[in-house]
Amino acid sequence: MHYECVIAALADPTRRSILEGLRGREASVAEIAAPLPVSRPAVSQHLRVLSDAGLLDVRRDGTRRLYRLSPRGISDLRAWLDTMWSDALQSFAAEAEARHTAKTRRGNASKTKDTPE
Amino acid sequence: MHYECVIAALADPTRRSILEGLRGREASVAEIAAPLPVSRPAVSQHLRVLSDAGLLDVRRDGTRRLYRLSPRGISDLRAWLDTMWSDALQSFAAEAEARHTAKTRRGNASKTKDTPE
DNA sequence: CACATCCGTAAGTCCAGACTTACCGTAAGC
DNA sequence: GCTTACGGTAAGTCTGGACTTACGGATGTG
Repeated sequence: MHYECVIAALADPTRRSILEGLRGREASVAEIAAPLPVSRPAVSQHLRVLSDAGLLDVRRDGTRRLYRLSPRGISDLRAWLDTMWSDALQSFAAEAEARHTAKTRRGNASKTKDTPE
Repeated sequence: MHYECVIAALADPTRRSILEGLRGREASVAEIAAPLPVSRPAVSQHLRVLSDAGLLDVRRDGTRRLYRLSPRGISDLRAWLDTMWSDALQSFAAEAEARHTAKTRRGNASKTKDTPE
């Protein structure tokens, strides 16, 4: 649930391959493992990590387990990214605007108090 | 530059602490390393990884190096997240809307062919 | 010039975690 | 019932990478 778990889950290439293989469709463990270069137990362990991170949902169908992408985990990560980089993106935009303003030769239009520092 | 590098860079807790310490201000290596529980060379190595991922910009000031957050690396990651989870989020929204429609007791308003499967 | 400060790099250690094989529980088919 | 597919778990191996200390290059100061 915490964004740290989401990032850790997304950090592994095999787990990202699993996610790519689940775009738009659900699949059983055997179907997920088939195209991957690792054993099925390894896939089971990855599916555990991804589920714990809120990136996958499971559904039972007889003896099979059908996995699908879940939107739960992503919102946490996206929220962290937004708060973390809002300053950098704002200052970046401010600089771009400043460059543009400087190019148009306008004087200073009062202080915008963007960065009170 | 690739989003894989960005995720790998964000996966380490010490590197996330470095990023948190750089919110809204730039700092030298010694200033960044001071509150952290690891040695300064370790911080230098982390700064390398973060810079390679496009998450930091460097500026030289005499013998010091001033690091600051950079918006470059984040856009790649965000683009991947958006494409990866657009389906899941859309189907999630579609389900929510379907539930809402069902609750309003409206009959079927023709087939919306959302999921042609 | 000598000396101190700042910081990147080299080399080596050590551990989390991504793998493997082996095993067991469960559900369906005969 | 027995047997077979499916898949989660246990236990052990091994490698990437996060650390350390030691060193050297670059810049500023007396």
